[in-house]
Amino acid sequence: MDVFEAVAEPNRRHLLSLLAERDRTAGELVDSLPTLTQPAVSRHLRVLREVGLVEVRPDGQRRIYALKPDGLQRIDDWITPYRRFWRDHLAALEQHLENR
Amino acid sequence: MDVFEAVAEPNRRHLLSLLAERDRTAGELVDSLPTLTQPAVSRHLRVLREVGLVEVRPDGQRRIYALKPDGLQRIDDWITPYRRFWRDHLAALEQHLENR
DNA sequence: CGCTTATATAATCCAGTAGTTATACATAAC
DNA sequence: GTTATGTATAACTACTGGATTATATAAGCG
Repeated sequence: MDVFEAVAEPNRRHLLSLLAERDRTAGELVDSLPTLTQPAVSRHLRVLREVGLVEVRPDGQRRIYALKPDGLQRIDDWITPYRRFWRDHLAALEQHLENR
Repeated sequence: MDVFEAVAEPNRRHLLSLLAERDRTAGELVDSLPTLTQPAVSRHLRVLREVGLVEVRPDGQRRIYALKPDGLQRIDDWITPYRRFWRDHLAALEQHLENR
């Protein structure tokens, strides 16, 4: 699984947003997704780990998950050339509105 | 299917990159993905259409596909808050290197 | 009008993913 | 040491997505 597939899953995006606020233990994350069972969340975390979006450090019997800084950069790099398209489009639209 | 799932598929990202260069007919796109059959490409194009990443205009019996300017903006909007993370990380790294 | 070309849809198959329950494994606590 | 807690893995199931072949639809062309 690559980083694109990883973030395609809504629950995983939710996990990322929680970790963007602050580091959390696996248990806290499980509690934050009440529609899923503990093993389900654990597997999602494993996926996020494997594609480099999060990292774990042990704290006794807990596992503390943290967002990995540059994990999403691959997606950002990919999107960069396309950004030009909607920027140009927006510029053209403004131009159009100005000239009315 | 949402835009995240749409771009999670490598062949669809390939199609988008081709359309970023210039508009193309369905047939040209089919020829550009020799590992896939014509119906397979057609379905990918349908997906890209349905999530608003491309648009089609008929030209006689041909269909001309074009990148839709703002289709990827939803992904860009999503990634924006995270961008802060690797920017901060990079800044901290530079700081560290300076102070050596 | 047939016949070909361009594209989309239908039917079907297979593989992979996300979910579940059950269980293993470690650390903590008594 | 036994029990409880926190987390991960195993085994299994169900669904979905991407592929294929066959077919439909529609526009060019002789």
